[in-house]
Amino acid sequence: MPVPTFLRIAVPSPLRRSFDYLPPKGVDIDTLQAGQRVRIPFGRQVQIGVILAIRHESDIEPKRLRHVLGVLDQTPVLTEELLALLQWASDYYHQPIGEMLANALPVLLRKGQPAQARAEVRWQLTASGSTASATELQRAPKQAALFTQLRHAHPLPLSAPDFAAQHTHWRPPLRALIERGWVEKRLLYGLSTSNGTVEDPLPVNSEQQAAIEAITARAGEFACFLLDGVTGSGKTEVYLGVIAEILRQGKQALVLVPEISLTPQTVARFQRRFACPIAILHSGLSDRERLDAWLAAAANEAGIVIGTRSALFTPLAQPGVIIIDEEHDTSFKQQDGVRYHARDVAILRARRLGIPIVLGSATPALESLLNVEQGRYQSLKLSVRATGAALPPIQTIDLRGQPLLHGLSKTLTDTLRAHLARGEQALLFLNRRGYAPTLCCHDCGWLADCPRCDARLTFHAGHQRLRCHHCGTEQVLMPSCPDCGSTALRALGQGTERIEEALAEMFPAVGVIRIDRDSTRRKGAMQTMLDSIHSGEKQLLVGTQMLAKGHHFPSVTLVGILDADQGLFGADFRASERMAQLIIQVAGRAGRADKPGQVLLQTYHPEHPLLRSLLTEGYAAFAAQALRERREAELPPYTAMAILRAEATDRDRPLGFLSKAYELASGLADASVELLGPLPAPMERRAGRFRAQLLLQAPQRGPLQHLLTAWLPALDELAEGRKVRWSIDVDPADTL
DNA sequence: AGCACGCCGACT
DNA sequence: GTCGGCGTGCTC
Repeated sequence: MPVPTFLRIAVPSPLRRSFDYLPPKGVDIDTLQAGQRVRIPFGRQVQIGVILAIRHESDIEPKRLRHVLGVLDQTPVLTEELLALLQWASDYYHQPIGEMLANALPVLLRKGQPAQARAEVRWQLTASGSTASATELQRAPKQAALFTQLRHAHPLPLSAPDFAAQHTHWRPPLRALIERGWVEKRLLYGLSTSNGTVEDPLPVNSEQQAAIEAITARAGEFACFLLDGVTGSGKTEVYLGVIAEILRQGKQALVLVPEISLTPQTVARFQRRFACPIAILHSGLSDRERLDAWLAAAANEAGIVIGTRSALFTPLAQPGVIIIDEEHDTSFKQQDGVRYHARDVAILRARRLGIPIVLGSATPALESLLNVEQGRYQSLKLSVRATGAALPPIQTIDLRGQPLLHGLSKTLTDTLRAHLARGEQALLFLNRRGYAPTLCCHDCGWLADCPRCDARLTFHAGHQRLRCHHCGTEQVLMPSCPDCGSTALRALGQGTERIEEALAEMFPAVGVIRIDRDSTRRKGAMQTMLDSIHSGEKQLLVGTQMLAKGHHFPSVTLVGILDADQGLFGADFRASERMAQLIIQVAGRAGRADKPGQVLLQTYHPEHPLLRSLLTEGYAAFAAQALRERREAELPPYTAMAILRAEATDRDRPLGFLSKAYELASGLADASVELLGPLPAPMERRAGRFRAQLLLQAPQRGPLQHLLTAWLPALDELAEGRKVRWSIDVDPADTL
């Protein structure tokens, strides 16, 4: 009598459970393994699921069980290691296992494509082609046009669609260019390789050396390091030193970076230093490239994997080290769909793999600092800037009672003028894009409200439009007030566009560049603007937080922070932490050894204690004080937190659902779990939906997790939950 | 989430 | 008389 076999399968659906199936007919049961993809009948459709486990019992009555239709993989696409990690993340964050797995798989695997690399054909200029001149092709205009296109892209290779977008019948002239020896075919497997020249490491100082040694000394075992290095102290050089040693041992490095810092420059720096193939997982990749890179990492063909949040779940054949750059960055927390924190899951992955993990930041998250204090992470400090330049002091400008011109105080304008007169560059930071955050009727007081959100529309002068930054609604600027007909419409407040305009007027000779999401939307626009700063062509730089991250401007000697106050009084308990991080990051953009920078910060609250400790004693002192406040207020990282959010087009439904949820929870909860709410969200209406939330807090994770485990299945049964969109967020990044 | 079934209004 | 509105229920 053979033992019956059942397959526990994760199905990509929002259902918070897995499903049991019978093995496929005519397939040897011994070939089945957890982590393989299968085609399954699910309801009335066919889905692609993943085998979680092979079992010999099932809770489901036999006649309801259906057969798996087919097995897609000979070897599992998800290793035991990743499967267990994803299962853990699904349990901890209380996200459906099917969605968790689907989120971790490359799109093509999710769609059922075979897990096989397929080279993409591209073409690039050869060495002789890159020095050739188009004038030789005067009698072959089509070849000349292709050649020009390739030269603009050089050294990046172009694909068939790239040519097809600009030319018809491009294959014959391309073949002619290949015969000429100017162009060659390249097969890309989602990997980028160095062009052969490998640079020597930069000289490192004693702190950097000590950090590299401390980390590599623990190679092959779990250890978590917080690399706490001031801006410009050369954290990347430490990463590179560690990776070099890991590669020498024949192992792989996984590097996670915030989306915004995955620039061609970052990538180029890795490529220049290592001869090994590097898998780069960024948002611009095609599904094919992403799959090929993923497979390359799994097959140990890539020594280094660099990517954003989602790269965390890349399979690694020989894992050696994980590095999280800018570990405080909030983009590591996935906010929509499956919610998880890539940094925190990465730490667990390193622990399970038994390898070291490095968290790097100039402004560590308070969570990480507390972990250092409690001995869970080892702190490695880099206190000296590699360039030798001192970190510029930050001076405050008290705005109280001061006249402002376009949001600029006289002190700031005068200092700016002096720096510009000396031929130096300056950077002004304002975390608000558009021309003005509000449009107001001067006669009747009407304000341009978003029709779908509890928010004002932002006026964008460049497009003569009003845009909502919360839902994307757009309107053309009206000629007169919709309420009273007056034409006296005024832009209230300052945005980057308006500052740019004002500066161009005040300093007509110097050239102003604005960097924000609007001005850099066009591909390549960012690079062009950065070039004009680096070349010295433009002297003045205005922008949002895009400026604060990654880029360094050595010739900038003055940084102006126009409005430090939005962060100090934000509705979220992490607002001040974010603001402090932003201030330090912006301030660190400026200066070099021979030209020390100066930082001016405008505020109406120069006496604010957190701001004072940040400015007079630095980030560490700020963090220590902020942590004391968090402990007193019983907030994370001293407590565990989760938020149940709900939204609906109907105003009362979210609150109605949450009230029922509250009742259920108070019946289940341990006395240590505190329930706060339900309350309308700080911006109750967004994109036409009313939002509310219920906050859960506990001094320990255990009781909170325990409650969530019992509570969520009960919420699934709640009739009130069917008419609202609800989600659970464990360790929320913000309470908004 | 999909995708069905199911029971009440404006149309060829 | 039907086509189709989206409320309700189910997926091993």
